[in-house]
Amino acid sequence: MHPHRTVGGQLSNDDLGVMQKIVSLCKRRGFLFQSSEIYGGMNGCWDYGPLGVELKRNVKEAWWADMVTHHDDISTPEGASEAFEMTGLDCSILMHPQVWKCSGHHDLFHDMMVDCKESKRRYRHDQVRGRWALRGDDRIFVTAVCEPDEEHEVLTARAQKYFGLRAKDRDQISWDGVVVSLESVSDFSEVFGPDAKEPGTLTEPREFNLMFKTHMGALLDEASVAYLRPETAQGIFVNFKNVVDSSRVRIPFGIAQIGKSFRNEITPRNFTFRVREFEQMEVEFFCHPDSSHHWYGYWRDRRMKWYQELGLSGDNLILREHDADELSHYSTGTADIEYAFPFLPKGEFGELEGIAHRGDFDLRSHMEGKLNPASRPLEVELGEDGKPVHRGSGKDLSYRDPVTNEKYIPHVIEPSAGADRAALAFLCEAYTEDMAPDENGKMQGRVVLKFHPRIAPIKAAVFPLVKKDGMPECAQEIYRDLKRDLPVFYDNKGAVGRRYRRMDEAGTPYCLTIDGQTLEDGTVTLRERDSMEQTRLPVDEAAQAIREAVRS
RNA sequence: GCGGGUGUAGCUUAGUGGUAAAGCACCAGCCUUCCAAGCUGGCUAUGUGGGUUCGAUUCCCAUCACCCGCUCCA
Repeated sequence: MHPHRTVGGQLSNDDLGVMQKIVSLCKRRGFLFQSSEIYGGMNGCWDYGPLGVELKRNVKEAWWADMVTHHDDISTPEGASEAFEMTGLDCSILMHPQVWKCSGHHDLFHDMMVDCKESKRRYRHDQVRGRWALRGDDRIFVTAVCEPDEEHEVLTARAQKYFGLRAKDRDQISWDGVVVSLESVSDFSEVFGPDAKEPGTLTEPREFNLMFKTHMGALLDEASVAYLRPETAQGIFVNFKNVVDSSRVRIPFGIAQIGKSFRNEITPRNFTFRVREFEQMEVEFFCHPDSSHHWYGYWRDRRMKWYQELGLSGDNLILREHDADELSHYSTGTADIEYAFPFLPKGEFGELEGIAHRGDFDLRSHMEGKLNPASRPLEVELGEDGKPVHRGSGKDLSYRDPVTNEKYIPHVIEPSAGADRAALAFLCEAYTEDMAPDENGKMQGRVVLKFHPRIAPIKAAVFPLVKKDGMPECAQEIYRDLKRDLPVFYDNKGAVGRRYRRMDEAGTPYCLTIDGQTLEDGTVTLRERDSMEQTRLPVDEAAQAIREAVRS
């Protein structure tokens, strides 16, 4: 999950300004607040206000409806080779610690890091490699972080630099032992850092724990350590057998889950884009290995279309296939759906969703023990004692096809979306400044959030044109009726034009205005947010038009 | 984690070692028959904690948060 630099670029003042305006609007209108603000805030945490919670709920509900509840499992969807089932799950955030060992998160997220006090660089402790170099009585552990094939050359150059030798005098350097990890060195004063000018600039290794650690039970000891999940996906994998055994689903099928996840990001940044507590919307789609490539393409295209249909239809949204060198060894394809957030420099995109072909890595890891992702074919990662580094569950997570009787471990396609990032992208895309006439016909600036009606926090507002002659009573009646199945808002304060503008800023797609004529013939004016056009029609038709727009 | 910047009302800004200013927004009322700015009145602020000082929003230190650049981002 990282902004992808396609064209290096600077953030223009314009973009900065737009983002600041969006952040400001979010606070002013109640979309997003800094977490714990009255106590000075909490780094990387944000709260959704009254409008924000509706927006995010709508994003999640649209996703759940489109992926699960509205999914047609009888006919073959467009672009798919056959019909398939979709089902849901809601796992606990706290899971058995072994889950994270076998998933790979434990090893990947527990890095010992060393910092260079001089170059201000930070290195993975185990990735800094070096060799003891000698010249006369002078002995130093020279280090480098580089590709293995250039290791000797780089280390020699570093040793030469340390000893202050010319290139032709390189043969004065002698080596003590082979190239080893920095982990084998205890006295860092004898270490010449990869980018340092003098020895002894590296700090003692410090643990970077990207998973949130907690304790199960009141007793705080090592045996009680548990982790807040860093992703929702593993809950699906460890429940694969439960779902198959309990729901009569047949492969191919998908399991969807929406839920909070936690990562101790080193640098939370960019509003709600990179945060420590976030919400994911993930599908694990299980299929036969022979058709996995087809399903990967299907999900990649389908997920792209989902964002487009909800309003991210322009050039700000891209689908980016990972290059071969970006792929995990076991993956035959990964694509990111990325959005050109205004806080990113021109030409850069931030990830909204990753669609990954994960092969059988996850299910096999939970069966056999953590697989070595670099092995091919995949093999269980073994420690120096020849035993698995992390033992699996030992449970059989393979699938027996009830028709062909074939038994196999399914392959998995994983479309993994960020709910907060999607909400933020919709917010950024919706933010528009245009001009609108005031009561004298003079053009004035207008701020409008052009949300798709489906995700707009408020679907419609109901206004009495003026606060007299029975209009409020009539409007309230209409309001109460609409409120039974639509999130609507009633307002009778001030000039009607001002009320329209307030609703524009909240992204409300429709306003119904009740005037004198309503009392006579039951018609209202329906005012559309983006065009500001007004149509007079019977109240039932107006309500129906709103419902249809919200359903579309 | 490093470096730079910022922090005054809900928002946008002003200003000062000695009573903190304004616009917008908001609230109450009046006026208003379709696109913000008519009238009257009202509410609300120096991120937090120390220090210097008779007195600190201003100067200093620390801390927190946000922004920018590194770093990190399975």
